[in-house]
Amino acid sequence: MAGMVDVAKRAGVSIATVSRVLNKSENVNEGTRLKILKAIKELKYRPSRVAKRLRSKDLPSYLLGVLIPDIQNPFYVDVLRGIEDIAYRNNYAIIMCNYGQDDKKEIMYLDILQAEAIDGLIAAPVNENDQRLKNLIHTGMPVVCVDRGLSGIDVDIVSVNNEEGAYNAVAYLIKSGYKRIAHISGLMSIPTSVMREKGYRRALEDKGIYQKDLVRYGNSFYDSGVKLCGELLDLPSPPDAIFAGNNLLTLGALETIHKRKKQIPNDIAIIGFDDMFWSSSLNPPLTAVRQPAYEIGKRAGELLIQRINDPRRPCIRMSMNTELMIRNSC
Amino acid sequence: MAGMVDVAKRAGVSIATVSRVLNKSENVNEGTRLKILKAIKELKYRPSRVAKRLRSKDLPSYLLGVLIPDIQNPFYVDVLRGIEDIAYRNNYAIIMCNYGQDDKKEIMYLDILQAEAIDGLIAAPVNENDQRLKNLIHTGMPVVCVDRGLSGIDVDIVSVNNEEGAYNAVAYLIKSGYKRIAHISGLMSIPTSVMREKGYRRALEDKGIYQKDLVRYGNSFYDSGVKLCGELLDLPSPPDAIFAGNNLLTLGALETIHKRKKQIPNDIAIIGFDDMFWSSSLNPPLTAVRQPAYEIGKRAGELLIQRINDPRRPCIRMSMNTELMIRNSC
DNA sequence: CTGAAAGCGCTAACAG
DNA sequence: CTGTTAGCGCTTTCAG
Repeated sequence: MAGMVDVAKRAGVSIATVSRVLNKSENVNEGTRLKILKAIKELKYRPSRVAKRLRSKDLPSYLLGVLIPDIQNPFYVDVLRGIEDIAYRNNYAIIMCNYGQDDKKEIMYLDILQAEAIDGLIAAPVNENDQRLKNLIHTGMPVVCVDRGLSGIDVDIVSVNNEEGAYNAVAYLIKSGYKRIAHISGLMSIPTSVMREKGYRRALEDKGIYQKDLVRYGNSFYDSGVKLCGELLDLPSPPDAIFAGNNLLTLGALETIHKRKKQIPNDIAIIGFDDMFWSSSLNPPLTAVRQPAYEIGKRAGELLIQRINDPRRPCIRMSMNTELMIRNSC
Repeated sequence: MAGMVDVAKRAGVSIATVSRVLNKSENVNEGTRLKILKAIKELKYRPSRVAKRLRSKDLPSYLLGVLIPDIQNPFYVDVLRGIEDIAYRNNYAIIMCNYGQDDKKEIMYLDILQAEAIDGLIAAPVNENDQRLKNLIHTGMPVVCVDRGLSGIDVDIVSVNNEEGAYNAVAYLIKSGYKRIAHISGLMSIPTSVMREKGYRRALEDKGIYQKDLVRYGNSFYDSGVKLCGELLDLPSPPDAIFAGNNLLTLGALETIHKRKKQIPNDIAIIGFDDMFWSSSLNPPLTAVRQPAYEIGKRAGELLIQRINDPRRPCIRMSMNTELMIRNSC
């Protein structure tokens, strides 16, 4: 790879001048600029971001970290798309860290991100007390949280009104005449899970029909949905509707329902938290609480870039609304 | 951020010695090593990968690029997961480049990857003649292609036997008694699309029942599936089965089928290329050609790391088999 | 076993 | 308008 010296030599100037045209400084004679540009072309020269970054720590690295728990979850891929769009528009590249709730992995990734001197990080912490993330923030690293916050620390957050979304979903179920409404919940150590369960419970309690044996707790993955839905269906008097805590759980529950040849919504109704772009491809099309995942990613990206440019801007907590996508599963 | 000098100062040694313990060199007195380790702890020192990389170009950067066309396609997220797993095990982080068939984006990403001095790249080129990618390879950058190759250039490839997978799927449809088997194809500029269409056609021609008005071409996205499936259903004598060219097309087709209240498989059967972990959640559960996407990613990751460590190893073309996942949609 | 010193490729004063 | 030069944080001879 040709370096700046090669270009300078070829153009018959000093490296400083080369640097100047590269950085679009005004004070360069048009003739020399052209010569240099020509040399750059001929040598296929590309400036090394590594050297640049080393030299000036105040200059951006144009590298962003994204720390997400599960890239297999369509919600996160939409968030990621939103982030990526904004990143691209601002010339940032993304280091993707899919840490799958694995501590060692998170440690390694956080380490790398720091060592790479990224400009900022977007993170979806699985738990509010993630000390490593907090440390990173104390370090001065620009961070914005997505989906969930971090307790006891001021940080930009873009999330969704989980409780209200859940409440509305369950209220809709009630209004539609369902009486025994079950809930398949994700891990209760995850803030969103507890908010959703809270909304679910409040809707039911408002009508005085909450029954705690109708809620099942698992992790946040597909298998959990399969299994917990099975348990619910096996009950002496099974539920007539299910509110699933996230899209993986919904999908898992659907597998079980279809396997047992239950008709939706006649035998069992279902409503999911998290919409997917192919929810209409399900049979029947799924009624779901839509989180504006792509938008969340976009906003988070914007917030992060703002913060990078102005580290002292006060923290913003952004809460977006969910939307009940009414289709035919209940 | 504390630097090596700070550590050296604190431990009362020179930076050279600090570097030695960091790089696990043998020749360090146990006492000094301990002192240094202690200083590192106390100062929370983290070596800068940037400086390291700048210094020695022969040392790995532990950064891999992944260039994929569409992260919204579940196939690619599985590939990505496979890559990520291998990367993680080998201490590599990933710069994710989702270029969505956008030329400008590809240019920018390729630029960044080079400028970041990544160790290697895994790419799924949308077309076989991607000159930029070829140039990158000529540059000496370790690259492995996934899903599709690059014409006229020797490069590691891990792909799938698309033609055979398609053939088997259609043969299965024929064996099941379907007579008018349609095909919704992705962009014909993408090599995989042409291979799949070829398999489809061959299976039909083998039985002498190929009808070219039953194949519809679009791009490779959801909307295309929705639309083309609609066209097919509108035919004076519509097909009795559909073979969809990828999972987005399948999902799109399903939306249309459900919207029109057609029963699967009685009114119309469907078989998709690409399985998804939630194919069983569909109603009826979808019969699909499974590509071992995660495995593909893994193998690609392994191949890349091999190549990084031994740039002169001869190129390997790996073709993996598809598997027909028979469920209830046909 | 340890230290001094020379860069890696680039930016940013500082001179001219 | 342009060149000289001092580092950024680290690895790596080369001497001790």
